[in-house]
Amino acid sequence: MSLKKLPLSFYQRENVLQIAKELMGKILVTQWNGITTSGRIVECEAYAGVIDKASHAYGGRRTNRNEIMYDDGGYAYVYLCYGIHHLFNVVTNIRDIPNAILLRSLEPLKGVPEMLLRTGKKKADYTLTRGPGNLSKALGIVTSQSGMILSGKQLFLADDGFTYPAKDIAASPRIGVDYAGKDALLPYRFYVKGNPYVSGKPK
DNA sequence: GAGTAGATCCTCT
DNA sequence: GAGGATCTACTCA
Repeated sequence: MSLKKLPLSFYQRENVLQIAKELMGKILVTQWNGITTSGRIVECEAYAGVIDKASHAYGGRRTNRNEIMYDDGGYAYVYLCYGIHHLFNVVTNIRDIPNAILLRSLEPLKGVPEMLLRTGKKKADYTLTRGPGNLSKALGIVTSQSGMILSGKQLFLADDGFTYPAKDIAASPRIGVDYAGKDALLPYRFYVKGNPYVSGKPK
């Protein structure tokens, strides 16, 4: 199967929910120091910028940390949460519209032994790339990679022609954003039904 | 098996 | 100086 990098025009569209849905089944690839790791996206969450309380850019908040969200779509936004976990986001939409998509879970494809090394796990189980913290760790993503363009050699999203049937894609409220009030209830999380790598409780 | 607390540090107020 | 887009382990049942 052949991998095709997603064009920047894929990210630079208005409807972040639509993009999030289309990301399902796509492949995230990192290549650091000649080592390739990749995985298929099976879970992600959309953050709808200034109108979304759960977003870092809610109400037009603009700081050094989230500056990249205000740039063109197609950049990586990585930040540290709880002092421990690196969270990987894809910036979408056009300049000055700070939308982003948090990748929550992958199904590992390439470089599993490398992921085991990075995460300190002995064997590949479902926790390897389940949840945003683990995902970033397994792929070697850290905050210094925030702001990287997603069409480069080291970090990009790709399409190998595989798609999940629409009936296998489900939407639900997002996870871990209870502080966001009623915005926490928005069905902005998308995942592949029945996939063991999806985080949270199975329904 | 379910529920809860602790880890741990950067960023913004 | 407080709190967070999380994960894990440990308690208790």
